[in-house]
Amino acid sequence: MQIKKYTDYGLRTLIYLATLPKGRLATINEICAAYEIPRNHLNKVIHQLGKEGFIITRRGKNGGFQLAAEPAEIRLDHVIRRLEGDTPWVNCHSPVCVIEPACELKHILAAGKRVFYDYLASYTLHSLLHKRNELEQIFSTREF
Amino acid sequence: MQIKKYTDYGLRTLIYLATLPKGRLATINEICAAYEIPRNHLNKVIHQLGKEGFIITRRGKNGGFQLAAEPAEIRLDHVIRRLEGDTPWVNCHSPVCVIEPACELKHILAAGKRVFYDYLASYTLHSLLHKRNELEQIFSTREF
DNA sequence: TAAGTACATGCTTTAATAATGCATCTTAAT
DNA sequence: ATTAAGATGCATTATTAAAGCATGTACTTA
Ligand code: SF4
Ligand code: SF4
Repeated sequence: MQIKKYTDYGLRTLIYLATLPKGRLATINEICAAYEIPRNHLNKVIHQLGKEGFIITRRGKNGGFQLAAEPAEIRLDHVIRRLEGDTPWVNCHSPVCVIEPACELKHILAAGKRVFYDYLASYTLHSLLHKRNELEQIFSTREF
Repeated sequence: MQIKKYTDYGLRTLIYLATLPKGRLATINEICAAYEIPRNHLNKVIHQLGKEGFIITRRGKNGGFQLAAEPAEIRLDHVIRRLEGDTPWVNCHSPVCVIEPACELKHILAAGKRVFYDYLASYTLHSLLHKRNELEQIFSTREF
């Protein structure tokens, strides 16, 4: 019961982008240097962030990516649902559970999952920037 | 992002026990036959359920286990927290995350986790017995 | 228009963890 | 004693996430 690094890397990317001046593009190399995370994995995350419309990517020389919307418009539940994958939190098939037709548990867990995401829906990328100055300072000591 | 089979097996065990007449002991073999799940894994689950005080186990011939309390007294959040392990839903260490001191995200996720378990706290084992008759029928067609 | 740089895409390999298997011990009833 | 039950610890397998690698495609700029 833990979100994937994949998902966290995506959130870290959004946080990084949010600290940049508007219009400024970041690159994959820049992000994985800042966070000391592997380029190959981040590569896939960035790609999905683009597909899902959270960032705008640009190929080629001087390419990179930036936020596709204001931080306050990017909801955490949306981001996490997409990156994490929105499957049930209990697997009642494969293999099939014999009490499935009579089981209330799966409905309760599904409702719990909804409650979790509903809570996250009250936060946006903007909510993650309270310590923006500290974040910028951390990043500034890592770039060159 | 999914609960372990281990946890689900524990919940299934409690459901099974709740359908039995009070005082009647069940055995590991009985449960794994009913659900068609491996004995070795269930073994560990049962053991923990006993350690945590959800069931009372008895060794030796004619041994087995039964619920340690009324179904309405056994809260789902307690059971799942214990069986699932109550660690944070995001791992900010190992490897260490460079923005950890300035990061709000982990607090939000921790709060989301609390919201999830708070929701589960409104349900008990009793809540899982609405279709008790169906459950008993399913089990009765599997024992011998 | 050639060279270079950045994301896109697909496949492979490794690492981490859950799930399962197995052997043996301990306890209790008969 | 024998038998049947859970307790305990270690080994193995299966699943999934994470990371690596190779190459393709788009775009910029000299
Ligand atoms: S017990 Fe309920 S929740 Fe668990 S696998 Fe069976 S049907 Fe799904
Ligand atoms: S970004 Fe925040 S939540 Fe994610 S690993 Fe770093 S400190 Fe933890």
